[in-house]
Amino acid sequence: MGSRIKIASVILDHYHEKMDRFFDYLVPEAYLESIKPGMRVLVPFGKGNKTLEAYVMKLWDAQDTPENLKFVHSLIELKPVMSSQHLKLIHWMKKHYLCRYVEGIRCFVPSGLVLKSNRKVYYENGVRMVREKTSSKNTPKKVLYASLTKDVTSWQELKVTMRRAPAQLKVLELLRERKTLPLAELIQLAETGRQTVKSLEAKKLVLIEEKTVSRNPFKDRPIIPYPAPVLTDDQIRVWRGIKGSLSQHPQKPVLLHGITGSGKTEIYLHLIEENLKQNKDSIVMVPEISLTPQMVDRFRGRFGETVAVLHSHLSQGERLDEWRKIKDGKVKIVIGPRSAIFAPFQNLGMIIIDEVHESSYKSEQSPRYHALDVARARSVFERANLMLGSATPSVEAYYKSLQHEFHLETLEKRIPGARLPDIETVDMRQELKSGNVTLFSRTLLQRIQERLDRGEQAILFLNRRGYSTLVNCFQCGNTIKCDHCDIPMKWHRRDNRLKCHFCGWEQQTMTQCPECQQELVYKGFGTQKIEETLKEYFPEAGIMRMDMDTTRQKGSHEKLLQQFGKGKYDILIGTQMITKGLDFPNVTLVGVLMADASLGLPDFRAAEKTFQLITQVAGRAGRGDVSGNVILQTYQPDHYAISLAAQQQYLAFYQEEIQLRKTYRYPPFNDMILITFSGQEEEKVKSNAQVCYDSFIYLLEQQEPESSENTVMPPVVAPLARAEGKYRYHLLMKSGYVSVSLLKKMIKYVLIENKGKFIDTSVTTVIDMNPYILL
DNA sequence: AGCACGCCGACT
DNA sequence: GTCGGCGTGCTC
Repeated sequence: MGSRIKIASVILDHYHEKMDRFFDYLVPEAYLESIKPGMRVLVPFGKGNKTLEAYVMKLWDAQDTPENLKFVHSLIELKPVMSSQHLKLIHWMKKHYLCRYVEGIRCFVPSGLVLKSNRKVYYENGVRMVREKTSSKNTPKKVLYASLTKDVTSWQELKVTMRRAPAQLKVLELLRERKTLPLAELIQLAETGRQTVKSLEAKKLVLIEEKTVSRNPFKDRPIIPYPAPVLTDDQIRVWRGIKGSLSQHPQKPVLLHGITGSGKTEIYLHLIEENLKQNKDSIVMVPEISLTPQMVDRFRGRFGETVAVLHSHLSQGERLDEWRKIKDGKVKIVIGPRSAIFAPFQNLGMIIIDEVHESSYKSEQSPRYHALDVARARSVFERANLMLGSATPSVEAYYKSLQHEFHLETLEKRIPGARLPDIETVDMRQELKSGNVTLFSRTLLQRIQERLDRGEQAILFLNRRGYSTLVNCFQCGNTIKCDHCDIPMKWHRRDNRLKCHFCGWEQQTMTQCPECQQELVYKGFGTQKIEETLKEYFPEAGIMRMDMDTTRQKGSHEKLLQQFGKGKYDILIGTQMITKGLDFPNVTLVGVLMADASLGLPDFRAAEKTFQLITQVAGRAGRGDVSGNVILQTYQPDHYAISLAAQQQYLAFYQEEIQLRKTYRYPPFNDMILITFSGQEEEKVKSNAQVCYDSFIYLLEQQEPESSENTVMPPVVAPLARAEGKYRYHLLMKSGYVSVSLLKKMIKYVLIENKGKFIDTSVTTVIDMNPYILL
């Protein structure tokens, strides 16, 4: 053994919560120079020395030979998959979200890279044998390409010598014209077989070589150059403000508050251009990439092939290809959803989060991170700039900018040619009083008719899906619920079945109430019902419906939007998904059918979400030369979220809302942690939640006797009491009286370090730091 | 999570 | 005696 004793502390790729700690291995002499932190290695583990994949987290020198250490088996590849800064972020995530190391690592390492362990067990002379074969399933896609060799010089000569081989000549002509072609395509174009090209290869006239190609998901989408327009005065003012802020130290994140249509994207493009000039990489995050194709086109139009687009519909292989392109420095800009924050750039200079208030930036799977928090940490570790944009900043973000934690810039004007729409509120209670029981106010119908007459388009927005929502018994008030999830079943008219939208359980429709045998009433309304009613009102109008049901197929979303954009339809009816990024100049009317629907949600962000939603939808009207109308139908016209959204008074709304947040101790003033307990046996789940609660109270009593009641809420049945056959209980904690770090310390002690002691192993616990969904 | 060890009860 | 049930504890 050599004189240097190097130890690698690794995290094993699979395994249990209890395995989520460093395991130390000796580094073999052969790897002393080549092993680096962030590398993937194979290590022997356990009694059977099973070969496992592991990540090198730390390398250190030991003073004397430690006992009982095994050797690292081998390196998986020559380069680390994570930089030391990426490892820092993983440590931060574990600390901040109380997640496991592997969960953080898996954010950075695409699952396609993880080796598939092929374990074959067989018997030889009655002895159990295990053969292990590790192989990566996802090698880059390779395609054969053909091109002319240097031997091809004189075409006149060739035409003579090849006169008895017309097929080969045709191949050569094609290659002369196109330089290089994929072999398959060449064969097809030349209308010949593989042999023709093979003979040419034998004659050394054609070169066939393997090329790795990217399974580019945007290959069929052309890049249309998008030159930089002249900035407006408003944009220039903001641009100068941002640049001034970015040149300061220490660096503050910038919040750009700009109403829809004020030209935020152009500011992003300018920032990235500056960043590119310094040869640095950029991450651009958008809420849902499939809803913002126009934005992607603009980035690709400006920066061409240096842009990688991470799409939520990418296959594992495609995702891996994009990851490799980023890692190998082949692209400098990444556009993607929240997971794009883990793009493996080494030289990150800029992170942009567009529409930063959107809830899609919050992950609902472990680790339940928020891309903004991760971006802030990453921007510090990697000294990158952070830029946030929103038309309706979250009150959290706006509060931070007023506290000078963020630098605030505001774009106040829409770019020329786009005016703010007139927003009209319709009190649906008045409609009811005057005998109109439909979903359409007389004002709205009249406005729709106007558009039809003028050949303009309208968008109607409803935050529901399916024909009918609930199935109610008129007599006893019973609602048909899912046997597994305890949430109401929804009637789907198309196949006349009841479906649970949470777990997918289906059952036949019934005519009688199972409780009282009376006849059931199928009522409620969704986009489908609206479509039908609308057809009755406007039989000649072209109506398009966009919701989960009509856009299930891959790519159908864009297809439908394109058709609407081309003017094939007069009215677009849709759910949530139509609120974002659409830019149709001919749309001059937007109707919000139940503006207050989202106010009823059991969520402290309900008002904020409603305000944001109305603002977003309203932004869809009047983006062309004609000014638009927005009709807000509501039963609560006086609610501050509705009335201030109608007046587009962001600041006034913020001031109302921030007061409530302070009074009720919600973010940004206090942090919340939600723990969900779930399991097969309800009693066990319930008692475990109670034990956890009692432990927290006991621990708090020791620390801060006054705080306990104001910090931990007693466990409650989760609003979604049963999901997928499991019972669920909630335990909510709020910081304020005690620090978040104390709360985390308690959770770590009760739920993680002593798992199995306080909490039964049959009960799963999920920790959600500052949750978005309280269901 | 796996896997081994170990401590009990019911069988050839 | 010994085979096998599963509870407990360790894995660098």
